[in-house]
Amino acid sequence: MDKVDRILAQWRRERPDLDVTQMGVIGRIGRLRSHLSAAHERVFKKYDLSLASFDVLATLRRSGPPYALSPSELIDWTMVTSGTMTNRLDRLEKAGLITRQRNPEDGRGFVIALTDKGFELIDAAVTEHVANQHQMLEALSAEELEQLDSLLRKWLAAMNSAENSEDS
Amino acid sequence: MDKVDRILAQWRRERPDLDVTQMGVIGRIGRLRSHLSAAHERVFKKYDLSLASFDVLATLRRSGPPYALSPSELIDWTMVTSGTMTNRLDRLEKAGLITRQRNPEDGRGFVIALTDKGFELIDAAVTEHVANQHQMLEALSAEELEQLDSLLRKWLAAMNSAENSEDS
DNA sequence: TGAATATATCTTGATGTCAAGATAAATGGA
DNA sequence: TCCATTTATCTTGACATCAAGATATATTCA
Repeated sequence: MDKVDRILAQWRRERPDLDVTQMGVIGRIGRLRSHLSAAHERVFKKYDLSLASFDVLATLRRSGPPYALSPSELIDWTMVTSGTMTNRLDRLEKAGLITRQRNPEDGRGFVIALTDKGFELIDAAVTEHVANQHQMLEALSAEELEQLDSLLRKWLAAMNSAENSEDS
Repeated sequence: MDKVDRILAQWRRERPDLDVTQMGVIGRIGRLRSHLSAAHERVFKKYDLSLASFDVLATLRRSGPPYALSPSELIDWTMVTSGTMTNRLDRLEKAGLITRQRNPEDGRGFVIALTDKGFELIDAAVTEHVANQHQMLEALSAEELEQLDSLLRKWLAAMNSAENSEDS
């Protein structure tokens, strides 16, 4: 009987006309996300990073040499708006972790690249980040992990296609 | 091969020394949460509510008669900081959805109560909210839903106890 | 009783986010 | 060629959130 269960019990008492079966799963996803973010941020802080800045640096790092992408490509990967990305890049540029140069092939665009300092920082941070993620999932066996991944993958695929069919 | 898989593939190419097995599950949790929040907000907007205000009103509503709690109790249920709760209550009070009166039994505290308008609004909103949640999980069978719930519950319990043992 | 401590809530300042609109450059057709 | 449209990015303004500190009241215990 965790907090989510108590919430469901309250709804069943107050609104017996509602079927709150799915609320449990959805509520647990949200609470898990909070815990995961908090745990992630504890590591990020050691490197003077936020989730926002880690997200950008990691995207550049894993894109491979020359560790450079356009703001638009970064927006696609990170799923934030252009205004948010501008703000993130401003901070990272000020911190000396990225450079922002006009794209010589497209006057509208920019090229965002990791500096040496940015590369070293994100490489160290991601190493600890991955170790941290291992710890977070210690409670589940390899089998359970795979089961969970497959269920989440199926659900996510369905949500993605619902989202897309909505646009039309 | 969804976006999360592509991220893992990039890391495996760039940092073959890291084992990113758990990153998939964690990444999918995050992406799912984004989708779920967006879908929730579409319903909330119809009632001129945000996730923040829905959260508070729903907590009051399901607490049962007299639909009144202290700010501290609301903080416990919603897991936000006191500053955030003050801000939420300010808006809800201005909108006429709650009242905020001094607690006659404890001069430091307040009693936050649903107004009639607040009660009617949250009752209508939660009905549609629950129907919306059913739709979001249509892709999974009852069996899969139960499996997923049980895995999430186990993981969440582990994260909760990790959190608590950290305090010491 | 009084002082020290704890509790409840609010205030302040910094971040981070989005939606909508502005600006500038590129592109596609007439 | 040149105008209309599209694309890439930045700007602005409104919120929401947190951490840290302020304030007022309660409680504890010497």
